[in-house]
Amino acid sequence: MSRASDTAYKKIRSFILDGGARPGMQLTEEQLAEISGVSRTPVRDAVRRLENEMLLVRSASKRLSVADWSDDEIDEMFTLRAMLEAHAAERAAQRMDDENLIQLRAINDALTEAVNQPEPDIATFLDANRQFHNLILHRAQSPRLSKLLPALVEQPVVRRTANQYSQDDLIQSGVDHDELIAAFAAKDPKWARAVMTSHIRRAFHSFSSISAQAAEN
Amino acid sequence: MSRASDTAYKKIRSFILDGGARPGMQLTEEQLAEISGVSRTPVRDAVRRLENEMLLVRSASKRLSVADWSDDEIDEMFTLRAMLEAHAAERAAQRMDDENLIQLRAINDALTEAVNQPEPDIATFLDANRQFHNLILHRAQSPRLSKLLPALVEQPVVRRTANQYSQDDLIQSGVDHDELIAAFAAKDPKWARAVMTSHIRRAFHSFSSISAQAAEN
DNA sequence: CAACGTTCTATTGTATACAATTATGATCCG
DNA sequence: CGGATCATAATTGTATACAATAGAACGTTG
Repeated sequence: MSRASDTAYKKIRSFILDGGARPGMQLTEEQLAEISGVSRTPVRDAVRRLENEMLLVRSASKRLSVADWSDDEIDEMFTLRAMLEAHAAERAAQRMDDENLIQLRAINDALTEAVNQPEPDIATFLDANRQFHNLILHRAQSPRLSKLLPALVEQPVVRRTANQYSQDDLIQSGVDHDELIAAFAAKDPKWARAVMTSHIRRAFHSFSSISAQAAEN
Repeated sequence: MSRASDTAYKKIRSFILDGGARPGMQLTEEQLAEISGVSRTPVRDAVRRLENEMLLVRSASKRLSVADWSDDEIDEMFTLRAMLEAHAAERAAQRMDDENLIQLRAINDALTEAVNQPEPDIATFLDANRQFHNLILHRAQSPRLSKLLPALVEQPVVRRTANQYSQDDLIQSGVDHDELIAAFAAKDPKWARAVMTSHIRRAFHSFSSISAQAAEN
């Protein structure tokens, strides 16, 4: 992507994800242009992309706002994500080579180390987690999956609750990943699919209980 | 959507789908602007949308071309579409009311009538078929599904081969739809899912054999 | 004072000019 | 003749000015 529209995309994205904007909040293109330091033209470009990822939504009157999803919709999102990531894992298991396995192990070692500390390193966890899933998606070698999945991951909710996951949850993620690697090494697509499904659905339920807790306060 | 960018979208889309452009053909924004009779700005907007539907693709050097997918990729597309449409049918089965059932029957009656003629009316078939699937998608009530699925249906290939489907294939579509309606009426999500899966996969194999035939010539 | 209509303002949409980038083709040298 | 290098042309990217549209504020009138 081009320079200005790319920086706009990144700045707006992190503005949303890092809590600069509350869900439901209205935004104007001009505000976003000011935030990203470019003109409205590339901003509109970036906004289109973010609309596709469903981080931004357009009201009936073309006004922009930060996405704000109901519990049911988030439930549905996790279900779809589990379907698609499981499918990606299944395909990846048939296409994974030794080099990829080494990379996956390295990434997950970093992840495991980051969370097995008195004070877990969330940023490193998130980054390693993203790398791990991206590598699998890449090995799935499906342009369409690569297009569809990003619209489901990293909704605002994900980032916003990440530092509320318990250390046990984070450690379990690393364990899930280890089993995924084993399934890939065994070249067993069905195993990979099952582990991935379980992995995402576990994340969903961790997320739900955190949300429920937050709702009580 | 706005006027100019909307007309650009429609014109470019039908330009591609109705055979004005061959798969793989390169296009410039200026050409498209001329075709749609508006300036490049709204064209770029329309192009973004078509990129999301994966009717247009951008090369590494930002140049536009009409999508051209390999057999493997089309296979993968049908697999994903079957997954998502089956999921939509399952959800729809839980949310369908009597009014919707009446509408579905009316749509499918029109479809059936269109194909049960000496010379099947393809245009009417395509339109009724689209309406039928759209209504189900709408009843699934999942914003994300509504966003994801359109990127999978109506790839160039679909439209280009539609008038090559045999009359038996077209008639069978109507029969599949009837069984879907029965599943909806029975409020049986699993049944609906199974029928939809079978429906899409049948379409896939009909498509494959047509393609194979075409490749021989 | 409620409901309606009218102006005014804010916001998004479009066109155009120009900048940056990428492909193309010519030229030179080995 | 093959390949690298540079100039030129084609194409995409960005900024800005203006047009169209939606929203808000205000006043008028029954």
